[in-house]
Order: sequence, then C-alpha cells, then structure tokens
Amino acid sequence: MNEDVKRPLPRSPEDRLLPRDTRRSLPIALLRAREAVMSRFRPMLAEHGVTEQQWRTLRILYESGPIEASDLAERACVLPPSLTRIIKALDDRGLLTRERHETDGRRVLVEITPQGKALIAAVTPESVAIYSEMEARFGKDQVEALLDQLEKLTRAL
Amino acid sequence: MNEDVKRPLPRSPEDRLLPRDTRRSLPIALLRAREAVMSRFRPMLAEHGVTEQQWRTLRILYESGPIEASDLAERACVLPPSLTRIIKALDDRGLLTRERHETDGRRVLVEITPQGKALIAAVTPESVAIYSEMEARFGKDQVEALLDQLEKLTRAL
DNA sequence: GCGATATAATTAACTTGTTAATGAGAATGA
DNA sequence: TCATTCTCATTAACAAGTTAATTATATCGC
Repeated sequence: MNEDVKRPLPRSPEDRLLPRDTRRSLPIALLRAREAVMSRFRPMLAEHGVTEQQWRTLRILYESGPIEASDLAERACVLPPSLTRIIKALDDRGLLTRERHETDGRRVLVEITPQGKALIAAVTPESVAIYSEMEARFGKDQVEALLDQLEKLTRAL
Repeated sequence: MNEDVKRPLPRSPEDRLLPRDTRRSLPIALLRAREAVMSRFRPMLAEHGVTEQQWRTLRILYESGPIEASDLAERACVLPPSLTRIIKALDDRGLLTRERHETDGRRVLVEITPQGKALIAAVTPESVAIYSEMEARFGKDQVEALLDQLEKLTRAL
C-alpha cells in the first residue's frame, strides 16, 4: 500500500518496465556523436567525389598495403556486400586494383593505386584541418580520453 | 641536418602530411563502438519485426506523446526522407497514426497507437536485459561516464 | 489581396547497411 | 577419388542514409 513511499524511484534499473530514456541510451548517444563529427567531414569528402565509406576504405588500403578483401572489410568497418560494391566503384575510377589470390581462388587481393594515393594526398590537408578544429573545440586530451574509452568498450563487448 | 634528432616524432599533429592513423580516428572509433553495441540488439529487434531505426522512432514516439514529424526526426536521429518511409511502414502495421496539423497544413502529427505501445512492452524486457549485461561487462559507471563524454562532444561541435 | 520568399514534407536517385541465399573454390574424410 | 563440408566473395532483396529537387502550404512585404 505504501510501497510507493518506500521506493521513491519507480524506474530503478532492476525492475524497470519501460525502456531506457533515449537521452541516456548508448546506441543513440553514439549515433548522435558520430553524426556531429561526420557532418563536418561529409561535405568536404563530397567535393572530392568520395563517400564516407569509400574514404575509409581508401585510408585502410593506404596504411595497410595490399590486403585481402575480408581483412579490408573488417578494418574499414564495412560489411562484405558493401565492400564488393565499393571496390567496384573505386576500381572503375582507377583508385585501386582488384585481383584474385594466387593460390586461393576464393580470395581477392586489393591494392591502392598511385591515383588513389593522390586522392588521399589531396584530401588529407583538409581532413587534418577539420580534425584539428574539432580537437580545439572539444579539447585534445578529451578526444584522446574518449578514444580510449571507446576502444575499451568495443573490446569489452 | 640533425633536425631528426630534435623532432623524434615525424608525424606530430601540426606538420602531418599523412592521414591520421585509422585506429585513433574519432569517426571510426565511434562507428566500431556503435557496431559492437548494436550487434547485441539487432537480432532481438529483428525477431520482433522492427529495424533499429523503427525501434528508435517508436521509442521517441512513446516517450514524447503526439509529436510533429520534424521534431521526431530530430530526436530519433533520422533524416526526413528516411522518416517518411519509416512512418509509412509503421503506419501500415498500425503501430502509429499520421495526420495533418490542424492549422498548418505543411506539418504532420504522429502518435503511437496501443499496438505500438504493446510492441514496446514486448521488446523492452529483452532490451533491458541486453543493456544490463553490457553494463555488467563494461561497468555501469563507465557507461555513465561515456554517455556524459559523448553528450559533451556532441554539444561542443 | 498578391507576389515573393520561406518552411515542412515528400519524392527522386544513388550509395550503403543488413540478412539470406548463391556460387566458386578449398579443405576434409571416407 | 569423390562426396561432404567449409570458407570467401558475390548477388539478391529490401531498409535506410544522403543530397538535391519538388510539392504544398505559410508567411512576409508591398
């Protein structure tokens, strides 16, 4: 009867019947933060004719050297079907090469071309500028701390 | 000549010509973390026949009451074209209602239906369980701290 | 009131995300 | 050897992300 008096917090974590407040939801918070960050980069990338995912793919390719498609997908955070399409699009533009593995016919080896490197060289200064401006706003140490926390979370799950 | 000795870090932030290491990139780290989190929720949502975005939309609708489409898009982190499609899909399933604003014919008012609330009631226990398990793995206080940092970053940009 | 401008939602066109199914090649075991 | 099984990439089908254009309605200025 006076149950309410004894439990002034009707939505404690253990007996909640309602969903978590969307303002304190990890998936939504991560989405918002990502959108806040990417909205700075997207217009610039668009001017260079690459999507966000294509840019990720090229960067991984650039820093890894020749790499198998499955590894590339993993590192670029792109699903295999998407990567197939992205590779095709970038190959058509001459930004990468795609060839079969010598001994294992199932695998595909991908490598960035000089044109691909040139695109990276063209985009990088603007990208670095945007990143620096973000670090200035949010605090460089804050960014580093956040990166550490995100990495920890990713590994914990 | 001995410039190298005085600057042992060839890629300091100020004079970098190469892109940031993708392992320390905020956009990619946010993406990875989000994927790590969502991979836990997606299969469960799929069993209930809703996508991640539809679930976000319904939750906002549930906690906001009748709301204009533009506000809904903002709060659910969904772009207007996507929201149009989502509203149509959920309307077809009777999970929400969609009607024109009384005085402003441009606006659209959306409201959750009892069936929509029933779906929320059905999904919520599983959702809460998954969230709790994540908090247990990562640490509840760590989650809270991360949420705070993400919110700060979002507002700072 | 009327034309110009602004805003909300939608549509269009394309890329990507997502899951399931398919195809092709490799590895395994009888 | 050959059938089974497994793995990697691709295709298929549909939902959603993204930008630009379009439509419909409001608002503003004259």
